[in-house]
Amino acid sequence: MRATTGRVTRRRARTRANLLDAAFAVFGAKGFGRVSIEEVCEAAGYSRGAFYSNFDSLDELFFALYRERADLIAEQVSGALALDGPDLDVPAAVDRVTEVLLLDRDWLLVKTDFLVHAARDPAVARTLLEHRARLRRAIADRLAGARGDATLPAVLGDADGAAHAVVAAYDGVTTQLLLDRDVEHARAWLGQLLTALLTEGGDTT
Amino acid sequence: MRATTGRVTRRRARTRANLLDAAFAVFGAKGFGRVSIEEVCEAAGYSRGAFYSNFDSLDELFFALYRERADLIAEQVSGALALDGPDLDVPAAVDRVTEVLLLDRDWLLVKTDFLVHAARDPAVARTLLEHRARLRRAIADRLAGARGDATLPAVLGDADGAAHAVVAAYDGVTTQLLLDRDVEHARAWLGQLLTALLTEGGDTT
DNA sequence: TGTACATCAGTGAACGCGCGTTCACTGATGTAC
DNA sequence: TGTACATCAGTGAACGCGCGTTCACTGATGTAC
Repeated sequence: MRATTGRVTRRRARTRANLLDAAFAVFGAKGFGRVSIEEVCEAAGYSRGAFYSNFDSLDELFFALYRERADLIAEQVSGALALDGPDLDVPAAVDRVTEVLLLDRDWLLVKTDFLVHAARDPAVARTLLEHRARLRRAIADRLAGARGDATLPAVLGDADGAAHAVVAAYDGVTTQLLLDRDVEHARAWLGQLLTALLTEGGDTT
Repeated sequence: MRATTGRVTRRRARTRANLLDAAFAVFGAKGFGRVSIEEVCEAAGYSRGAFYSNFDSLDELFFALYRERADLIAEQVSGALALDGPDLDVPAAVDRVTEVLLLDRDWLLVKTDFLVHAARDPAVARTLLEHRARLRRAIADRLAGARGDATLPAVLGDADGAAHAVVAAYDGVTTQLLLDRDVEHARAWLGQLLTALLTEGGDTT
């Protein structure tokens, strides 16, 4: 990577994007630990020099890749939550959100690779925790704003507690999905869990 | 690894165990993807030849390591579930189980490494799914045997559904724990989620 | 219990490959006139 | 809009290291008497 200079030529931006896209595919297919710089370059159609012109290390590329995609997902989730009017239609919102969250297997794989990476590096963990906190905040705000905490099951505590539980359910279902590859089942199940968590008594329709 | 021959000398068994123990520590510390055969041997105090005398590849060692530890955990969970008499004391059992499941950070790390490995290899995934199924069965049997499904929240379906939810909660809490390293919080939270899941209305004491 | 022998388990040197990293070079891109 | 020039971005050959893998050898272990 270059030292400073704000200017970035189009060519450079394109190359960087191509490398990131190729890396996403390769990481998804083989896992971060089994991928070489060489493979990423080959998949993207560049020489290794191009890689070093844009990144310092595979780790750095991986980190950039995660940030980019995580921001994308966060936006989509926010979008899915905002669709109703001021009154939140829980089952409908849950459907839309599970749709977004479980859409892309490669993303789940890369995200999990990133988790094991972050679990061993506190600085990286902080970034991931912040991203998760952003997601939770969006959820908690939507829950609290739309109807107050009154109708949430008492065990979860406030909207914040409910948001934590939502994320935990998502993580748990993701684990199972990575193994059995049954997206339809995962989506239905996550929807059921979330609806149950968010509506007293667990309205299962 | 040798071809057949049932006989295993003590020396051989000891070496194998030493390699597995050292590998567990090294995998926990650095992650499967960042560990070389050389490092494992060095940590165990053997030459690389010793490794090849006992295993074909790091993958094979990793697999053996996972099986060994997973069986250990499964036994401990069964033990923790069986402690009460015929009447299951849910909160107490939940306490004992969360204790076992969240005890060892290295195990959580290795398990997650193994998950991303299994997620890309259907044959490996099958083994992991079977291990999870065994755990769920132990839980479901205990729930069903002790008191019937009557008192379980309806959303979860039968005891089997409840067991699925228990495992999902465990996986979800594990993810958060890997990032924030707050075992006490994770344990309390998992206990709360499980108690809520398993007792209608969610008895939080 | 001791000794002799056969087999086994682990040693460590040697080989070679994959790939990370560097760098002099060249074609691409952007800018000034 | 066109041309000339300067800078930039990516090339690809070269180097070398880490480490996977092999194998002839030797000390350890187990067995038979």
